[in-house]
Amino acid sequence: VVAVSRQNGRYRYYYASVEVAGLRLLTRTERNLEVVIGFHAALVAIKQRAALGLGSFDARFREAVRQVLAELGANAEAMGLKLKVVLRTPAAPLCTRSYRLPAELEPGLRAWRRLAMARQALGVSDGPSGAGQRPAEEVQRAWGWLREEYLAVMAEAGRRREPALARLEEVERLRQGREELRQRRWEQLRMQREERQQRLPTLGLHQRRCFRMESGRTREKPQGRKAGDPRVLCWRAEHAISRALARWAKAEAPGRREPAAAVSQRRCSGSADAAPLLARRCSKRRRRAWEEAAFAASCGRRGSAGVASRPRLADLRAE
DNA sequence: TTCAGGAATGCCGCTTACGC
DNA sequence: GCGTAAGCGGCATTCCTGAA
Repeated sequence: VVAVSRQNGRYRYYYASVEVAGLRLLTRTERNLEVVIGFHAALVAIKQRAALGLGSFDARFREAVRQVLAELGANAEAMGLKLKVVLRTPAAPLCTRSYRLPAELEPGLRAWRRLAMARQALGVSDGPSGAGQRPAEEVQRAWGWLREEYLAVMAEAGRRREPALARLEEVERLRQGREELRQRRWEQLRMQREERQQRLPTLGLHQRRCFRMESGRTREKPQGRKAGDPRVLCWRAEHAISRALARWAKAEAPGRREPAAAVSQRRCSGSADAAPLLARRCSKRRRRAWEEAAFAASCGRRGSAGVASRPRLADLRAE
């Protein structure tokens, strides 16, 4: 449900919107929030039904609209229900005009089918490892098809050709820029891989570790000590703490994405504290590392019992 | 009040590096 | 050799805003 404010909140409207498989469903705007929440419930029901079941998507969508409106006793015209096709291209989205329901449901779905097929031909890029593997002529041909379909759909919908053409050209410029960037990144990665492959096989174990240290990803381990040696234990604990802190700092950095594990943890319990997450979800090996980290962290404050409890991450950080 | 479309956000899959 | 974390790009979805 989207709130639209105008003139510093003097006017406030609401409307509901959901998107499913490249179709955006919208309702009319309305000042009464309760009414729009009702609209939204209907849209969500349509979306859920259209996503499930057998048969083609457009058939399921058509049926979902009919069923949900009938069950809720709602009227598409009264809701101001409309759909528009939002075409996700590898550069930027392309939108069609809105098609009013129920009168323009079929033209809307026809436009969606045509554009979806052309979009499929354009394909999905495969990331760095797959970049550059698709011939440029093939991509150009697919883009040409998508371009023609978009212009045809907009013309059929009664839109002028010039604005559509201008938007297509803008998207094409963005696409070319991104493609060049992707090619450059892929080339850099390829060169890095080649360099590693040339260096590593000729090195001994010690030299390989030194090579990793050069890249700043490992810390020096006390040499010539057995696994149970207190210095080795301290090194491992210190290492575990610094890794945990590095992850924590990254997670807290502005603009950084929340780690997947923290997301699942939040979903499970609503808490963002990493300690119970690790206690419950991590492997035995990782749990052991945590026990060691806890041991190290509690070195300076072990009481008479001499047993370290698993520390909270905030405590570890303070330590 | 509506339309059109750009920006922001989060999820997913893949690859790579590292530690055990 | 295996498990794990992180980086990265693509995509779907939602949010937001300027213009008409």
